Amino acid sequence: MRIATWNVNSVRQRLPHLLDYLGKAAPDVLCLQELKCVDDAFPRAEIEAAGYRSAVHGQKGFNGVAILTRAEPLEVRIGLPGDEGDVQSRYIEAVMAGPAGPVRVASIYLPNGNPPDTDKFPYKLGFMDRLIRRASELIQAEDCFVLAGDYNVIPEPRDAYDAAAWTGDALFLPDTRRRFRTLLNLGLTEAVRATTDAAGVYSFWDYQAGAWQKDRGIRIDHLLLSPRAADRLRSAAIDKHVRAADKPSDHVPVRIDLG
DNA sequence: ATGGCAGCCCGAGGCTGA
Repeated sequence: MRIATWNVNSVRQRLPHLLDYLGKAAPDVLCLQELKCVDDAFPRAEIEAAGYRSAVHGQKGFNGVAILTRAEPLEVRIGLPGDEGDVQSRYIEAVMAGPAGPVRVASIYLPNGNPPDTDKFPYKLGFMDRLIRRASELIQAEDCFVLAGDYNVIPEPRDAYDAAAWTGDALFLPDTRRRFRTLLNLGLTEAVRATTDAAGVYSFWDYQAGAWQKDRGIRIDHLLLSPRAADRLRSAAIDKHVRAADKPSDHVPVRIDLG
């Protein structure tokens, strides 16, 4: 089973790239973030013509997450437990049938949290606390699951071109990274780091300052695997070439293959 | 040279993102 995650930075702007990716990478499950549209504006028909169903949690103008699947999900769940009253669309889960039993997949758009001296930062940390609780529940239930998405977390210095430049940024502050480690310490495996120790492996390059041309990126899109999913991990890859397209997203897809 | 972008909104520049 191939599972990918991609922050598309507007699904309507990125529709040609998205359809191209579905055709070429042929994921069984594709988690999307930053749809930037309401459910009714989601290009469901075009995606269906490409052979995929869409579970969508949209929002006007900002945020928005979806899970595209070849097969019909056994179950879809919108929102993180505990975020009732939160108007931001940042979390959706789908449970897929698989040869080795069901796999639960979450598409996550974790808040950016900048500037850190505003209420945006505690909102980010609160979201992470709810995500930790959800992951903990699923671990205890011994689910096979993958938490995929734009975490807006630079886990370690080697995950940034210039880590010093990120000191004090919500993506790299100790409170943020501590919670990311708490998540891992539940027993989750970060897929890319399970397959390479290399520095300079990025999933995001800013539109500004020629960041792409200079390969000044950061790695903030992650797939976290439960123990049962990690046992089945065959490979992980970042589709860096996607960033070189015309009018690209500032993020590229990250994908895994489970046996 | 230390800045350089790209979406959204219901229509222009302000907000947001990372």
